[in-house]
Amino acid sequence: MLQLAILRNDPDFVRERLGIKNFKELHLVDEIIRLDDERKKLTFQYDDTKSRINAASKEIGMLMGKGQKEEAELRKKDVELLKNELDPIQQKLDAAEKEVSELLVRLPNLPAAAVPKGKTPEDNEVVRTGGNKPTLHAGAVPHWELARKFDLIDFELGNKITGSGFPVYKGKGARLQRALIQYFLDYNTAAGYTEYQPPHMVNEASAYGTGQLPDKEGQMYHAVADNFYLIPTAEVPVTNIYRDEIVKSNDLPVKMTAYTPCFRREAGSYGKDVRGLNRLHQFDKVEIVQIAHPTLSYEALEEMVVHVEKLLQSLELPYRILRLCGGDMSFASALTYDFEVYSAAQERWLEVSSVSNFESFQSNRMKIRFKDEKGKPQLVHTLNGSSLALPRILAALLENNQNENGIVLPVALHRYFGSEMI
RNA sequence: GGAGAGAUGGCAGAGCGGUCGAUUGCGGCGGUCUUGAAAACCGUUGACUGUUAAAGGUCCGGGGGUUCGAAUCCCUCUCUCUCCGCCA
Repeated sequence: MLQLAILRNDPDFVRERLGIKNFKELHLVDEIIRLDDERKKLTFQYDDTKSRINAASKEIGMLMGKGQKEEAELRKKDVELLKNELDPIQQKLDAAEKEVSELLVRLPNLPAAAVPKGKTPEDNEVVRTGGNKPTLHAGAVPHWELARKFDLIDFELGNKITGSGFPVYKGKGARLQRALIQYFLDYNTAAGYTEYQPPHMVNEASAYGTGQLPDKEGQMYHAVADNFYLIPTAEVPVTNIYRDEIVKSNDLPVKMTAYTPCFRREAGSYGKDVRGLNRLHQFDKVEIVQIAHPTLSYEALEEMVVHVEKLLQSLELPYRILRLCGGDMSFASALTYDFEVYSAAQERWLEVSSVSNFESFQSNRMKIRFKDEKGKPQLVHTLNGSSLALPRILAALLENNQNENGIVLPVALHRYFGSEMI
């Protein structure tokens, strides 16, 4: 949620930035300011009336104490009149406050200055590329066929147990999943991230805090009986660890990592693009989250980008880093880098990580703050990124490393997987 | 699932319906003392809103009610704890 003060101070700037994100309802900016003016006016009326009621009540207490009952009764009449005035003011005030916040949560975060203009993924900016695309042998096949051939993943079995998009990993496939998770977590904790195992379901307040609610409930699985949501990413429970907290400034940046399964309903299209591991309803991901001082959050973002990049390099996968354009960014993000690896048999780039700075957009909702030099609470900045999402990494590893004899794993994984080949 | 108890400031823990935003202790911060530190002593220490600054207003788990006046009384929801049952 944007801070109201930013809208009030520079509405032109806000509209200009929202335009970069291709946000259509720019009229909301003026509407919110107008409503907030109204709110302020009502607040003043309310406070003033309340103040007089408080004073009179105190007086009544004193008069009663002195036994001056008749004077007290007179003052009671005054209060009664004031209360009749107060009721309608309070109703209008409540309505105005509600309306302001309802409109305010509909505004997406402002994109940072570095965000390129554009509407579609084609407008994203390639920042860097790395690694080499492999030359595959003549009999090379996509990962879903490799998964069958080496008996690593059973998609049909997942269909039977649950439904499409819920694969069953088995044997070496399951072991490779576990190896990747362990490797990623070790890599992240070595860089100073504290490992967490959070709940895989969250309540409404948590889903609201990171921006999944309102409006995006359709993308999450909902356990209706208890009103819990299955997490779409570890970002949700992990960032919410600090909801309603005032962090000691010495403790910044807070760096956390967590492995969790992720659940996404997102009404899937069908066909080649979503075959195999390309898009799933349940998948595994290791996430990194930082809570940073506002002046240092972009340094933290760059640090996270380099962190993820080195991890991809250690997996010896061809990758590219994209800076997302305004139209392709998520609702809550101010600047996002996407990482894609090249999946050689499918001959396409697959997104494996998304690293974002949310600035104070999430912290404003969650009220995550720190105390500045003057002792005043200020909003922190929150950041997160995948380090890494498993399925597409697995797809690329299988496809890119296949040869006539099997699949050769990168050196970094040997220790974790227990052998060099599948 | 059954029975009971409770929810107050960073933590612990008081609080008769009327100077209670809230006693006190711990912790934190500042100071005195000290070569330095500890101890001791003194002071200070919640958030939101509002304003140039203030005044004022709001907040004692959430919501509602009674009252001139609610942290204190009533209703309701949520959560926590204890005991019993069940159980990985």
